[in-house]
Formats: sequence, structure tokens, C-alpha cells
Amino acid sequence: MTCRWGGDRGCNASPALWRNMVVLLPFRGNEEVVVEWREVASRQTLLMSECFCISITGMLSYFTYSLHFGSGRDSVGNSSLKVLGSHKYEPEGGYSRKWISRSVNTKTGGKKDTFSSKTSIRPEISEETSSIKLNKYELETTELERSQYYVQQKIADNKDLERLVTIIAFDIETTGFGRENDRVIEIAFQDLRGGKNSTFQSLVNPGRYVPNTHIHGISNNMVNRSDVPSMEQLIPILLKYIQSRQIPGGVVVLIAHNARTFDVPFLKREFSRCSCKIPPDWLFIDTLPLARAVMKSKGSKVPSKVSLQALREYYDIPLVGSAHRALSDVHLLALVLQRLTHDLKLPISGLLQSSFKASN
DNA sequence: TGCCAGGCCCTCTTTAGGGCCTT
Repeated sequence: MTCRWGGDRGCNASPALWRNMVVLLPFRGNEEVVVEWREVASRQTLLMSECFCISITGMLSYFTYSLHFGSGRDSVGNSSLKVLGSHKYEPEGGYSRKWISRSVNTKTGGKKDTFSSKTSIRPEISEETSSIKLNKYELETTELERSQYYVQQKIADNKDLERLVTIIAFDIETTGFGRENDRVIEIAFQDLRGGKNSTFQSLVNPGRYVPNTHIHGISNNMVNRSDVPSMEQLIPILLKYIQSRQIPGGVVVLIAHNARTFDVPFLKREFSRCSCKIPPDWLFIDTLPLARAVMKSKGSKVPSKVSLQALREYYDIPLVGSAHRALSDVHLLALVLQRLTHDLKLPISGLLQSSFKASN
């Protein structure tokens, strides 16, 4: 299984062949996904130009998406996505197929940073700082301060900010801890608003041996295959997924456990390796400091157990799926985040105050 | 032969040591 792009309960896409194929595989009983891979040209740059998705109200959903290798002058950061159709599954009577053609603008290159015009001045914060700190700020304004300022300005400008925020939990599985030598082998996202197309998951071909199968259960044979996309091939799809979830004029916030020192630096390194950059308007939040704050507020000694699995046990959240698989951990993180923000009485605006950018 | 991830946080403290977190 290599790709999932799912709805309320998640769907599963599993290309068994890399090119010229349509695959149907069962997922969670009645759910299935149809994936079609098409080779348009010999160039090995994957573009996702067509995406058939899906959708089914009620109990079942299907996603079909078509990927093809781009040709000509297309680039990784500029491609198009079309939602072309959906499959309706009828467990007792087979399929009924209904195709809908709908274009979605998914151009990813040259995206304007809507906050950039507000980064040069910051009077209200300057008034609160000492002269020494002010001088430091003027000389060494950090990206973190800027990103926080973006959010503060956004809150000030728009009282409906919370409606404009897209919070996406994510997780990666890798071949190890080293950013330089290790590689991502699985990645998953979940838009916490839920709804159709709210989850995305894919295995990633690392192009190297997987030494830590005992951790996540992802074996060498599962990912080092021609039908599993490499990170370079997957990045355009990730960008499209995130963009498809972003509300125009809104803020995308990606949340992970230990994001600041593991997931984000790792992701940043993978993007860099593929000559790509994480979009500057993506904000990140690390739930690890939130967990430490909760434990501290409860009187627990810090450091106490604040791993994702320890938090699952602390909040008495049942284990669903396999721990250390990206999508399972993402689902768990979404539930843990609810508890953490509840315990800390932290509204979205407060949560955003702890956000940072990948460039930090 | 030595290194082998890196950052945060706390303590038995202060500039070091060690545990925790991510795979």
C-alpha cells in the first residue's frame, strides 16, 4: 500500500504498478480507492495533473487519482489538479460509477506571502521591550518573531481568524534519526476539520535500505519498489494536498509531536534535497512543549513521560491501528491535541502564538 | 581511533550531565 487520500474515515490507495494501471484495493472493509498511474513521458519528474476523487456521502467513499509523469517544461512546483470523478460503492451490488469533472487550481509556484507586507514594523511589541532587547530585535529579528507577528496581526485584522485557520496534524516515519543520512519512508496528514479528503498518507521510496523495520513495521520490500513514489515525486502532491485544504486568505498550521527538533527539520532537509522549499506561509506547532506544560500544571515532575504513546495512556485514548505508523500516529495526535488544548484552556489564537516557521 | 542526531529541559547546578522526544 503506498498512498491514501481519504475522507472522513480515510481511504486507501495502493498502486500495485507504477504505470498504466488502475487498482482497486479494499480498505477498512467497504472502503476502496482507485488509483490510476499514467506515464505521459519518459521524464522522471512526477506531476500530479489529474486527481479523481471521490466522494461519497454516507458510509463509503472512494478516491481515484491519476498521476502521470510530466513532460515538456512543467516543473515540480507548477502543475494542475483535476477532480474528475467519483466511484460509488455498493457492497451488495458492485459499483455504480458517476464521473464528475471539476478543475482545481493547484499551482504551487510563486505563491504570494500574504503577510509579508507586515513584517517590517512592529511598534506595539517594541514598546514592550527594553532598549537592549529592542536593539537586539532590530539587529537580529528572528523568523520566529516574524511568524508570531504575522499571526498577531492576522488576529488583529480579522476577528474571524479561527475560521480561517486550517490545522493539519502530520507525522513522518523515517529510516532513523539522522537528517543527513536517513530518509522519510512514510508521511501522513490529517486536516482536523475532517470532512472529505481530510487525510493523506503515502509510503515514500527512500532509495536506501530500511534498517529499523522493528520500529514501525515498514520493511525494505514495502518501500524500495518502483511503484512507491520517491520524496521528489511526492512533494508536488503534498503541496497540492495542503493547498487544497487551505482557506483563501487563511493560515495553514501543521502540527506534530516533537515537530521543532525532528519532523520539521527532517521535512525541511528532504525538501532541500529535492531542490524545493517548504512554503513560507506554512506555520508549525510542536505539541511536545504543550504536553510538558500540561504535565507541569498537573504537578508532575518534568521531565515526565510526554511521548505520544505516554499521552495516549495518560488520556486513556484507545490504540487504533499500529503505533509508529504515520496515519495512526496522526489520528492519535489529533485526539491528544484536543486534550492538551482543553487542559491548557488554550484557544486557537493562543495556540497560534506558539507557532513557528520552517525557516526558524 | 573515534564517531555515530540534535534540541529542550531539569538538576545533584552553573556550565556540566543526563533524561526525554522523534525513527
